[in-house]
Amino acid sequence: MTQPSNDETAAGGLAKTYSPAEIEPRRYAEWEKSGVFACDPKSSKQPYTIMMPPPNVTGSLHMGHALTFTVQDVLIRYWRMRGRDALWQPGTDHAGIATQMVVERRLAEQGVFLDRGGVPSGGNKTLIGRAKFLEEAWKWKAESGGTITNQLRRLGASPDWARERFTMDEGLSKAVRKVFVDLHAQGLIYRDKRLVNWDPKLQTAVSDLEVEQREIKGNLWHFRYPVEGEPGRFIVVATTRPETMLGDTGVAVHPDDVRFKDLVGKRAILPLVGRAIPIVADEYSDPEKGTGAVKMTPAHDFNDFAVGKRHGLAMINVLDKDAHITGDVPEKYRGLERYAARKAIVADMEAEGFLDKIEPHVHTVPHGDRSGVALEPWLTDQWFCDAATLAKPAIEAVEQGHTTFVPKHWENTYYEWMRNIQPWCISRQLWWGHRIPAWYGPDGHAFVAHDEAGAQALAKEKYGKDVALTQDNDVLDTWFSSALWPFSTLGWPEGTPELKRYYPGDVLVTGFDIIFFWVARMMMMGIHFGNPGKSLAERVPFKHVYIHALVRDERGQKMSKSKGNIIDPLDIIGKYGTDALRFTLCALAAQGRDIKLAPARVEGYRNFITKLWNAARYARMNGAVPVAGFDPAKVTLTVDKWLLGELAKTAGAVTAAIEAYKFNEAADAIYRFVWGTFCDWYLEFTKPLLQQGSETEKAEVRATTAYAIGQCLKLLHPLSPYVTEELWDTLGYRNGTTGLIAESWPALPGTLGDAAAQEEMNWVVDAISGIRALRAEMNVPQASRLTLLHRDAGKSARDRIKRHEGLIKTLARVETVAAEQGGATKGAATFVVADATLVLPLAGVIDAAAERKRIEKEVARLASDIDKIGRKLANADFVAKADPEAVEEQRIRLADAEATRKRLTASLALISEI
RNA sequence: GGGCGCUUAGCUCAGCGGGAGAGCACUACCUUGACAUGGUAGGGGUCGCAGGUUCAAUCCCUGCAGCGCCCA
Repeated sequence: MTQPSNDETAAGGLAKTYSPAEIEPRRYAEWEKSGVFACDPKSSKQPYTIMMPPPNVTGSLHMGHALTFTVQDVLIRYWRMRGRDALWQPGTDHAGIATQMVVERRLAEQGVFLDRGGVPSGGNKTLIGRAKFLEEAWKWKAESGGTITNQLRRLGASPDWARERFTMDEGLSKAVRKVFVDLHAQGLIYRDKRLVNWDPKLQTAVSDLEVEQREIKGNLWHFRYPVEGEPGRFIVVATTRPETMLGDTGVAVHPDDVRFKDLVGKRAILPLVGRAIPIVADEYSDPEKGTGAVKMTPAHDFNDFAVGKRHGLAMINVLDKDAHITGDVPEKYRGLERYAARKAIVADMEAEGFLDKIEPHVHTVPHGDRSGVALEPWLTDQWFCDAATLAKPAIEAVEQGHTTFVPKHWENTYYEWMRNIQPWCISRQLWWGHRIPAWYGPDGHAFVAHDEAGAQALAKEKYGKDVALTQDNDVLDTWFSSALWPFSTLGWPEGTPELKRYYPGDVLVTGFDIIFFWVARMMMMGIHFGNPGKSLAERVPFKHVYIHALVRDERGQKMSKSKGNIIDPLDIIGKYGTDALRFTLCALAAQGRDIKLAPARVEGYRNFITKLWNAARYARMNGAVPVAGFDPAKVTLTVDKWLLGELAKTAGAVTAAIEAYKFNEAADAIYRFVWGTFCDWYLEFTKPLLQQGSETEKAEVRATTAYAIGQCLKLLHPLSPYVTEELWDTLGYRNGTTGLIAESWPALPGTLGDAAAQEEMNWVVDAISGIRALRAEMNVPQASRLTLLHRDAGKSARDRIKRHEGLIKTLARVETVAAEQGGATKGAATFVVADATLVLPLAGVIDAAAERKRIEKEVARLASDIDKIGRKLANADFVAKADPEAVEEQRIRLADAEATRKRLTASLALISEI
């Protein structure tokens, strides 16, 4: 005979376990369709705004996304329930270099290459131009652009999808052009020939932030440069980059370095080239490093560039955009790749006797964070943004507290970078992105305008006639458009109602690795453009910046493809459900610490979801359905008063935690209440009442149970939206069509806490736990029903026993409860609860020696406590200086410990009679 | 070199001036009409080290050691 193991009928349609895979898509579709994600610009409610940091349009969801979007969704769902008009602005970023690389790679697989150099030789290949490439890139965007937004839906994210934006949308592109034109007009964007970080593989300039310093084991080559006019005399320079010597235009020594004092002002003859180059004194040269003399290549090194400027040294460019030797250099090196050139030059220097020695040397070499190749400082014409000027108010805004970081210490990182900010190179030699709105006349003069017609007008003004203009080939750094996101998505530069209503946003949620890239730049641009004419407090793009942790693997390693330690959030969702993943991420999101994620943690919290599910299922089986008009302040049963008091405390804790961005505390509070209080105790306490209680009692218990579950669903909803919405609906809490997502946040009266009820139920918990512990320790079989006696019980203990006898009997498996009669019971185990000694007659089961030992151990522990507390109270300084409440607390602890010891000592004296 | 953070049970981590906590793992017992994705009980920690402040320090301060990250 087979029994249905999953009796859905008895459980009112609820299966034994929660099945996320069935329920999640259905619930999400319902929410999205209902329009509940949308903000309402016409609403009279106070707005709450989060600008979603737009993920890469061609990317896919990783664990870092899962965390950051879970946190944002928790906040949005919470504030929506709090009655705010919530706008979570979604969208995606065109991610210039990353996307261009992907598209180029896909094209290369088909033998298609971009007609801008770097085409491999041989084989069949097709060259395509800009227009064709962009067509391919948009195709790829159309194909893969929905991936991440669909994955966000699986995560349960509830942004206002109807307002989704893409950084290359017409509206956002218009904002980009306007900002460029305006900043240019204000002199804050300019074109300049400067050294930039050049990526020879990607063939573009990159910003300082896209440079990754890597430690490389290299050499320090010591070269002898002959001193002009002093045959036989040399100055020895040390270099890590021999190939750049072709572009040397000087040698620098420290002004105080006596070794070279007489050489300053003289010239050295550059070997292999024959050029005479000045020897200059500059403090940049460190006498301790190398030989104390440094060769100067101002066109290929940032430090040398600065020295060169100070001393008027020439700048000779010897590398092309592929990092091959070029220009005015000896014929034999021309066209050599940089490392081949290095080899050749070292060999030639040695052959001609100019190589002094080679020392192994570890040094840091800048690499492109995308391409992974060594970058070249390279002299080119680029567009720059005067970041230092824009940074000033952005620094002030944080100093004055208009924008605050959580945790606070990240403000230091922000200040550190903002106060030392360098001109921001905003042009990129790419095709995918916002093309720079600058057009050049025949003489190379740049006309910056919103469009070509505007540039033509400017040109006509200058030249007095129409001329042919060519647009700048470059595009803008992706972060340039991202920086505008907090206002460009709201319709800026139009003065839309949305812009008025939702700017500035309430909080920006992101990882610390994005502070420089994005937070800083949004601050600069937001303050400059977002709310002109208003106070600084109203111009900042957001009031809070919540910086969350990085998600690492369980060993604390950064997740990466090459390490093979990636945990895919979609795998986790498939296995444990979205709610479990979200709850886990919140539970682990303690401020100031990285998250080490192990699948076992998710499993544990999945079990929590199951626990809640089954509690709800049980409630339903017992007819606990929501009662309209239920007033939690009017319950009469002690157990209900106690439960609702604990619930009110929990609601307060969850609320405070979310508002303080302490998501782990919110998760902890709800977990402890649902499992540790509601399931472990309340449901067990009320089972006897539901079976044997009066109809009035049953009704109150059912109503209270249903009410408590409903409140828990609300409290848990922001963290784990699916299971809560499903239960809210199936258990009959839903009224109307909106669902839990649109319900109001719990507002329990603070007066619900009843100190007497709490004390009483805690006493019952202690009594039951004590009996269970003794049973386990004495190996009393589960099935055997014991007798419980109480000895020397005071009135309060007797009252409690009387009131909760049924509970004690059921939960501790006790047959009868009575006062001990006629002296000490022989063969009994004893323990102490407040105001009573509880006695379990276990004749035949109990081992007298073991029982004596157990109690002695307990007495010894108490003695040690009593001693410690006693000494503390005997200390006059403590009594005089400590907080009176602290002193009182210690007095109570001492009295309790002494009372317990007295009872146990009495028990001990009776054990001999066992 | 500068800055930030971390060091608490076997593991992952909360706590943070007055009684050392959670989850997982482990041990024993239990298929009891919500739940074995469960229940009950239990073992396990000189809170990195050394000073200082304080009536009182895991918690505050200083130094040291180790680990991690950012910047140069």
